[in-house]
Amino acid sequence: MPDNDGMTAARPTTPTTPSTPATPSTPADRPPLGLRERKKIKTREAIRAATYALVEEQGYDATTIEQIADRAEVSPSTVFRYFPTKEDIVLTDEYDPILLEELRARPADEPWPDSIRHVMREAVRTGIEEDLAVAKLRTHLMVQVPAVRSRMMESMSVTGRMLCTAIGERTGRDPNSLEVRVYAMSLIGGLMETSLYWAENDHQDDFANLVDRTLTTIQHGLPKETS
Amino acid sequence: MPDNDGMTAARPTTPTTPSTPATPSTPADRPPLGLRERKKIKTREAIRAATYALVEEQGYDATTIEQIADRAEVSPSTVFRYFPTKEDIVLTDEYDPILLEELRARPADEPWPDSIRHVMREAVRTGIEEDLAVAKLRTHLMVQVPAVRSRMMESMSVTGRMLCTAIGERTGRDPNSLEVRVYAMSLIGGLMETSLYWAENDHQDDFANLVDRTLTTIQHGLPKETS
DNA sequence: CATGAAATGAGAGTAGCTGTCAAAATCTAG
DNA sequence: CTAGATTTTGACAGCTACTCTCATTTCATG
Repeated sequence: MPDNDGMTAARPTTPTTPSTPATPSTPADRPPLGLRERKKIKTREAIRAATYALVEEQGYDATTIEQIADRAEVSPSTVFRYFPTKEDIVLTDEYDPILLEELRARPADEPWPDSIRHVMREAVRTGIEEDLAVAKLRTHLMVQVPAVRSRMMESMSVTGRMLCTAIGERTGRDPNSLEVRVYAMSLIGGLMETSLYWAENDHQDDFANLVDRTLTTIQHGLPKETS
Repeated sequence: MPDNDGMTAARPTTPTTPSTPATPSTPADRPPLGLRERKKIKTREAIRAATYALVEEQGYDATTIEQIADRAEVSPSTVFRYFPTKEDIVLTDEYDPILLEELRARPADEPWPDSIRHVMREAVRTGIEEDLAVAKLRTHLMVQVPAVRSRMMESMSVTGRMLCTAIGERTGRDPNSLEVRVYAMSLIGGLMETSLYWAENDHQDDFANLVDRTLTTIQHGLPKETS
C-alpha cells in the first residue's frame, strides 16, 4: 500500500502561545513575553479580524487570501504561515483543552453521564460566552459553507479522540476500544448537530438548553413523543 | 448577511441513471437504454476504475486529475463533468436509497431500536458485499487522507438528514426536531467511527459484528467493563 | 554594536476546479 | 440515408488555494 502521503497538516491544538488570556489590552503586563511573541499574536489576530470582517461583507468564497492579506497588512505567504488552510482562519478551536481540563476536574465518584453533562455544558458555555458574535458567525458559516462544515467535522473528530483518552482515564477503560470510540463520536456527532440546529434557527434558542436536551436524548434514546 | 455563495455541488444522490443494477456484464439485455446512456455509464466506470488503480499505485494525493483522465482515455474536463470533486470519484455512496427502502420495509409494529439494528446491518451488508475490495480501499483512504474523510463526513450528514425523515415517517415525530436530528447524527457518528476502527485494524474484524456492538453501545451507553 | 536566529515578503510553481466555445458523436425526422 | 437538432466531448483560458525557495528585514543576545 504505497500511500501515507496526503496528510494536510496536523494542527498542534495549542499552536504557539501557551498561556495567553484573550486580552491583548495592556501590552506590558507580561514580562516573560518577548516582542516577537507579541507581534506574532497581533499578526494572528489581525488576520482573523480581517477575515471575519471580509467574510461578513462579501461571504466566505468571495473572500480571497489576497484580500485577507491586504487588509491584515501582511503578505499572502504570511497568512499561510499562520493558518494551514483558509477554513482554519475562521475555526481554530480552543475548546479541546478546556474540555479536557474540565473533565479531569470532576470528582472521581461522580456518575459518568453526569460528568459528561457538566463538562459539555461548561465547555460550551465558556466557548460561547467568550465571544457570542464569533460563535454565531462560525455556526452560520458551518451551515452555509460546506468547506467550513467539513473542516469543523474534522476538528470534532480530533476532539473525539481526546474525549476517548479522557474517558479512558476516567473509567479505566481502553481508550481505543470500539465501545469507547463509538460512545465518544456519537456524543460529538450529536453536539455537532446541535450547533447546526442552533444556527439554522437563527440562534433563537438558548444554546445551553439545547445541549441539555441533546445529552438527554443521547443518554435515554428518543423520548416517547414531544413532536 | 451577504453569503449564500460557496455551495459546492448538491449531489443528486442518484446521479444520472435511474435503474441500473451493478452488473454491466451483458450489455444487450436492457433495450430501453440508448447508446448514449450506455456510453455515459461506461465512461463513469472507466474514470472510477482508473482512479482506484492509480490511487492504489501511487497514493491519493500523488494521483492527479490529468493522470486519471489519461488512463480513462477522456479529457480532464470530462472527469469534472462526471464528478464534482476528486474525492467524489472514490466515494459516491449508493447506500442512502438502500437504507431508506430497507427502513420503510420493516413491519410497523416492530420496536424502533430493532428496526434500526436490522436496517443498519442490512444496508452495511449489502454495501460491503457488493465489492469488498472497494469498501476496504475506501475506508483505508478515510483513515489516510483527510480530504476523503471530510468528504465522507459530509456525505454522512446527508445520510443523517434522510434518516431523520425516515424516523419521522416511522414514529410520527417531527423530522426537524432537535431530538430526532441528534438521535440520527449520533447514530451516524457512531457508525462513522466504526468504519474508521475497522480500517485502522486492517479490516480484521467482521464488520457486521462491529456494527452490532456499535448499536448496542449507542443504545445502552457504555457497558460496565469490557476489555 | 555585532552576530545569529527568526519572521517576513516576493515570486514562481502545482493542482483542483470553473467556465467558454467549437468540434464530434448521437438521436430523430423526413 | 441524409439533414438538422441535441448532447457530449476536448481544448483552452482563468481563478484560487496552497507549497516552496530565497533574499531581506526584524528581533534577541553577548
